[in-house]
Amino acid sequence: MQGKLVLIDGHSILNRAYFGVPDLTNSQGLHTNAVYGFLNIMFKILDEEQPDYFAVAFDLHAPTFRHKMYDAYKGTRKPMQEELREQVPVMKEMLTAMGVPLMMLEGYEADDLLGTAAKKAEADGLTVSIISGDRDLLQLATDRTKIRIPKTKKGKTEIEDYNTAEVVEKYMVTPPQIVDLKALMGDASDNIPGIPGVGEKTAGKIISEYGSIENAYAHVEEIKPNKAKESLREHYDLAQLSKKLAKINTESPFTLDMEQAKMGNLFTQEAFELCKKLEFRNILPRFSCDAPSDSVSDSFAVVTDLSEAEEVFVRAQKSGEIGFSLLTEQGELFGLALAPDEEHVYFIKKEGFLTEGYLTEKCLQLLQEGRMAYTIDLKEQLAFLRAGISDRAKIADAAIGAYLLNPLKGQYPCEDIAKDYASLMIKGRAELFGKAPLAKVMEEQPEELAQYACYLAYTAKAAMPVILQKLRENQMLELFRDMEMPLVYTLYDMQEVGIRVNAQELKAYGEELYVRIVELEQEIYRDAGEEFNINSPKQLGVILFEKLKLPGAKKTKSGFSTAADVLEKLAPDYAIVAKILEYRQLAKLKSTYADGLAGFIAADGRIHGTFNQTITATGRISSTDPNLQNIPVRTELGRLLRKVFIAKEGYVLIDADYSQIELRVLAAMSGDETLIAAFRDNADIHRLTASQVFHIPFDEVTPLQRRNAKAVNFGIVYGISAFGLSEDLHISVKEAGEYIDKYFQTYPKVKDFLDNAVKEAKEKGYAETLFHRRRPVPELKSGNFMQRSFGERVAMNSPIQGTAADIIKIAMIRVNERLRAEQFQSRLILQIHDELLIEAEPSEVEAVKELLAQEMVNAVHLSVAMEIDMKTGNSWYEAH
DNA sequence: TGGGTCACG
DNA sequence: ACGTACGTGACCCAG
Repeated sequence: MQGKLVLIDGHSILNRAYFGVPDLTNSQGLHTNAVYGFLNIMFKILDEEQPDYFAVAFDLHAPTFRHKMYDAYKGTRKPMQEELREQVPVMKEMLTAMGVPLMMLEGYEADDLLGTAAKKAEADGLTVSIISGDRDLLQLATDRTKIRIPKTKKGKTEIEDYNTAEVVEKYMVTPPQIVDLKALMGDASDNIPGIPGVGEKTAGKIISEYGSIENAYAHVEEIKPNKAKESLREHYDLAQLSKKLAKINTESPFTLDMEQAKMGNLFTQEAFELCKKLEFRNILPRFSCDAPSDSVSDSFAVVTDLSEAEEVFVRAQKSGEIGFSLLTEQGELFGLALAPDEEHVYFIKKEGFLTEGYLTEKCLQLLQEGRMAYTIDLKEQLAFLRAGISDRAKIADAAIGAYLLNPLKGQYPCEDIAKDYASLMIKGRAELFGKAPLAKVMEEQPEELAQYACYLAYTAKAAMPVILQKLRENQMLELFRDMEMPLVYTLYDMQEVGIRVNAQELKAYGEELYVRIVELEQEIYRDAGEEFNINSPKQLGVILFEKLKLPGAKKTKSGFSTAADVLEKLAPDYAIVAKILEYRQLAKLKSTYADGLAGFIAADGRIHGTFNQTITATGRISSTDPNLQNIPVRTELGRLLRKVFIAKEGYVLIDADYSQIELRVLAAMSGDETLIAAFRDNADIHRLTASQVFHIPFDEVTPLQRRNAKAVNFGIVYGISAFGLSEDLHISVKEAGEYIDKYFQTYPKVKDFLDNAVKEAKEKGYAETLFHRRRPVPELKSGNFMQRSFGERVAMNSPIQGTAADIIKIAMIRVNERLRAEQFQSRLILQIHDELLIEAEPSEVEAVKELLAQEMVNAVHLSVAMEIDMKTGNSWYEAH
């Protein structure tokens, strides 16, 4: 027989992949990183070796599969991590689906099977490669059996190859002598005890000189150093036992069926399905047998003349459900992609008679005629459509739907939606065009761009029915239709209106900061005795804790912690630390806010940020470019910045915020009578909590007690832990635990509610809001205590934070719609989680306040009423 | 690009 | 024994 056999040590490579690849989970919460890493290593090897035969060995039982570094340090055995364990059967399923034989035999370890198969194959005339992370296998190396050990260096996988020569070169012993070597030095991860006091160096010296343990023992008097001599004498039996353990049995009764091991097509339909289920997007393109993209794109056509375009629109008009996408960037329209049905997809290029006006008018016509219309990223297209859309209910955004089905992904590009909901593998924009702006792509790759646009429309058309069905199954259709889709328009409107900023004042603010920053810089350098980069936590840590030897050093991964809570403890005693804290505060205000915001002021003197609807895990909105949801307020200096956020000429700002929305939601969702009554009576909730938890008359609560109670209330909402509370309040964990116990005694139904939230999330796999918004919590399945605890806190927090987010979404949609429908000049301009900011025409102020109160308070009717606070002013500073 | 830090709710 | 509060985004540094 001729040819090449490749064997993989399954558990070893899976283990290596597990620790080498960052944690991945699919949308069902199944951990997939080890399988993913294994496949990548496997493909790399197979590409390189092009073997004729291929098989993977597994131990039949792997109860103590473990992380070697950890064990070496701890000196204990630990059960295999749950996240890894659950991937073993998946890996086997994948290999089986690929037609790869699994080498397993009761009573033998994978090592033995590998050794046996390699020896036999070599005797039959094959060359052999064994892939493993385990250096024990080096004993199997020969001139025709190569041991290949993958190593991760700087994120890249490099493979070390060992035939006889390489083993001799690196270890100064022959492969069979590796057994003796291991027996002497021991191996914690394989439970080989070895000889105490003999390490790698000494063992190497002994074996290269005497050839074997037996011979070394025969010449034991000559062995140096003395320590090793004594130890070998004393532990000779241990050495023999170790040798037995280290020796791989190449005579096991295992035989590898070479017919089964013959390399075939790995990329079977079953393997494809499994990869899809595991969401291995990067691996899927290897399945060339399944290339629906080619057949789909056959139905794509580019349209550049008027009569053809008219025909397309006629065809679209006959369809009851179309996919569409206006290809646009930075206010410029490039064309319209239309998918009247899945067999006909067109990209109508903006060109000649096909003007922007024509395309948008035709598109609107289709949207107005009552058919369902599906797209991806509607908000991006609204610049051309907003004014003309009359029946919003017929338009659905697939990206928003995909977000609701799995809000953990963070991004919902067309290619992901195509893969997840239309079983279609396509290339994404980044892959096709990188970061090039569309205008440039249009010049250089017009055909590819047209095809990409067609995919947008096609994917929307093909995926949306699937998405809607899943939403229906999850009882999320109302959430989608009545909350998230209308919100698209609200957010677009807010972005469009923007907020006015006084550029001169902002500049002046920045300059004042600069003066003080320079002063502080000089003083800090003087105190430190040298100049350094204060902005570098690394350099700062060295100055403070090494040069100046300040106490209280805490370590982070990469050096000393210089976080504010550490520095604050030192500030009273060390002037330099106080100055650094002030410097930090000012530097932050200057770089992020004074300078940062200035760059976003548009020609109209306003900032038009972006509100993102598909980012957060809980259902909140996020704000970017710039982030207008984290404008300073907590310190006076920072708060002053809000003076530059002003209403347009002659207008005022109205700020309305929900009072204690999350605690009210908690009260309502838990049904706790005490808490509900407290809100009904409009009590000071933190003071009340303090009086009940600490058993003090309401009027005698001290400010400190109130502050502590407030922290407990926050903690409850965050998913309480005694440790977290103790950190926050600077008290002992024990004390914090007592506070929590007392809190739960006071509000027993809150405890029931939180316990139940965790229980339900564990059963269902997700946490849920009052409006059926879901957040998957895969961490609850983790075998890792820390991760699981995190999952529990998430399960407690998400329904509360998420329900509050739902409520304000309802309110802001209604406020925006009423302002516009009732012909107000006033406009909604910002949302900051529990707060709405309105730019109001002065004569409308009273009516708008009334409107705000109505819509915010009546957004939901729970057993606890929602209350709001409102204020009016010329700037955000005054209004809040 | 990831970590540290810090701004907000 | 483990080592944390929940949710975000921007800036800076270092490799």
